[in-house]
Amino acid sequence: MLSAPNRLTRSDDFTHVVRRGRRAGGPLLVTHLLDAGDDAKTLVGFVVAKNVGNAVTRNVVKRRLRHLMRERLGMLPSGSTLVVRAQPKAAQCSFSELTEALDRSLRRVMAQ
RNA sequence: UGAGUUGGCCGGGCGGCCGCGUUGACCUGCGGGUCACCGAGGAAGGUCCGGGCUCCGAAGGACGAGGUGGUGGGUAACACCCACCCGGGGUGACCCGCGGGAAAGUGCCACAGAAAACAGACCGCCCGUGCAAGCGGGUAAGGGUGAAACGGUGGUGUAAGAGACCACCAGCGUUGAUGGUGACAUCGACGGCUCGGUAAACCCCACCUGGAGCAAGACCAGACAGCGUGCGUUUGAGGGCGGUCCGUCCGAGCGCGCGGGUAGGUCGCUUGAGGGUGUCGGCAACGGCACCCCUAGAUGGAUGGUCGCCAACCAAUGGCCCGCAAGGGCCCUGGAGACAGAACCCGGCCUACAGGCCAACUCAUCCC
Repeated sequence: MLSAPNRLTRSDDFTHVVRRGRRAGGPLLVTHLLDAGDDAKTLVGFVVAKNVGNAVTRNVVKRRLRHLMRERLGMLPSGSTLVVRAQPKAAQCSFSELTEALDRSLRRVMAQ
């Protein structure tokens, strides 16, 4: 589970990263990455919309993603901000499929 | 043993690795760190009712609007719960009922049918007339339609018939006695002979309801910048958070346009109509008393992620064992494992739910 100081919470920050950052799409996930701002902290946020499922499945997807991102925090350029958006198919896939999709998406968005 | 009815309960367990949130203790370089405890549901859901709590000035009146609808009780309250009554269903346990008023008035009643509400008459029957077709009159017994057709059966009566009259029955109204707190039940007396349904149609009757909601509300910190215009200050603008009017109170600012700023933190926030056990009252819902217990508080939103093992469930092939047989047990393999995530808190209702457990009762069959 991702610890509290590394979570993206403000709504304006979300829209800022999604609009300005680099984007890498996929069938399960879409990632948005914005390079270092003024503050040096690396932040990660998640967007799981209502079309993914009901409250229970949305929470499961969010918890899995938070858990995976905790182990991959060091991979990101320090001070950058990341937003992970879940697509509706992410509700049905297995944990290993989600891991694979996240790694591929992160590699692509950082290579840009 | 089989079929069923009702009520209640559970809704996997253990372990490894890696994590999150509140609270407490300790450490700290004030950023945080370490350890310990605790950490989702029976529906947390839908937001359909009822309350607590908070604010709206004291929460007034009339009309309107909305809700409830057998009786008695329970409760903080209810549209909920319990018991009973009435009507309907079932052999039965038991289940179902939006269960006030249709004789205050208005509206509606598809199709079929002659006719659908107040009287009338398609076929028929009878009388008169006519050669006949038919015409005039009487009648509502018989026919057919429909969910529903102006009481039913038998008789008297008649040209044919009819509550026109009589007996019994059903139903209605008035009334008496008995039982019951009451809804109502049982047994009579009298009356005129009979009156359709629909009030989740308007309506009438009785009772109930002020409004908004924890983004309520309170406090702290912080930011900015005003300009134009209209109305108004006892001749009263604008308010008093659901619609209108009245009454009453506050009242010096208020509305519109352009421009600018902020949406950070603390409290509310979890001890409550709270649970558990025992006992007493009550048919029960529930209540009284005594003792014990403290059990989630997030705010982009914690309560988890992943892997393994074991129970229990299902399926099929194979193997072994028991049995005359129907079948049963064990092992290997595979599969399924539901509905669903607190957000101020309670009491209900409704809806969703893989699978499993328990109790009471009913009917049928067999044995003693």
